[in-house]
Amino acid sequence: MPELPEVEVVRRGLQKWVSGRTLENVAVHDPRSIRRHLLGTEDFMGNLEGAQVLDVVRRGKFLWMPLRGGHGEDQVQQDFGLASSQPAPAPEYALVAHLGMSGQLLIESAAQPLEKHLKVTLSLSSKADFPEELRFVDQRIFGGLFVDKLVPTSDGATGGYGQTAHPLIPAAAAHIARDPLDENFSLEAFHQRLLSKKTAIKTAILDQNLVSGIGNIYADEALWLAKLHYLKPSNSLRRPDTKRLIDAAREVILRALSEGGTSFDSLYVNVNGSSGYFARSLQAYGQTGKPCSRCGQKIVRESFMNRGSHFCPRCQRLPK
DNA sequence: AACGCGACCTGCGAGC
DNA sequence: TGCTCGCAGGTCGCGT
Repeated sequence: MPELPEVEVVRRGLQKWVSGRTLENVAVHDPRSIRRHLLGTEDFMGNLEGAQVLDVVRRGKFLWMPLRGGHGEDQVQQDFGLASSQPAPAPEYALVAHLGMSGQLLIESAAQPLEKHLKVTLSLSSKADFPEELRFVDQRIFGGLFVDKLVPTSDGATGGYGQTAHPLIPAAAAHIARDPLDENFSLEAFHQRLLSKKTAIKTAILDQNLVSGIGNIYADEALWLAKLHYLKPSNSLRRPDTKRLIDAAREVILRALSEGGTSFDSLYVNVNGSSGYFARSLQAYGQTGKPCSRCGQKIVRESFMNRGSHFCPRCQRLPK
């Protein structure tokens, strides 16, 4: 999937195009894309139709749109046992999106031809010069959309990256840690968590419960930049190692963000459909056999956790 | 309790 | 040409 930079690029695009607009019609073309909405297609549509999108928020790789109005609010009031005569509560539910490996959220005119892997179409209230459809396209169907309750975050408001701070988070994303660039990310707490684990450092930085937003690409890139072997035990890192690693993750994420998100091929496009190009700056991921730009040694690929790990065998030594 | 692995999907390129 | 295999950026739930 899109990792943090790609998702953030999508978030910014969506925010511009959908904030304040109302979801008027929902069409689910493939129910597998809303399988995380346990109450089914009818309930999904009923929750969304007539609801207004208030904002677009991200935590790690999860995106959500807090909603107001629509049938979902009735549902939430019932769930909380509120009398219907009480004033409408603050938004307590949201449309949640996860892009999985291949998901895209596209803003398009209804006249545009249907994408091959179009899964959900959301029609938006009309607005001059704004396309009227939000389409969820997903080849591999690891991603999806669902409506979820918003709950208080365990560690304060979520925000950052110019986002408006939100005190609530979808229940399904409540376990996701802050990302390395979140102003409330705690390096010390992360370090202590590493020490309490007995696993490879790469497994740890891919664990969204410890630090969010990092996927296989940026894990390899951050480890390369920090000169750490992916198999180094997480509980063997000393504070300077942890700091170097998180600083490296920040650097690769920021660089990718400034370049509009990484994209290898047409699967990864931003909300307007244009590709990023950070792939050109990769130093380790996918660079098998090419010389390390620091030392000239050939980058090696090894299989780890059923996926590839790319590293420089000279710069990233594994002490025994 | 924590960890590691398979499952969930489609499509593409390499090799035979 | 067409088959199989391995591979692709993620997450979750199950088994140990």
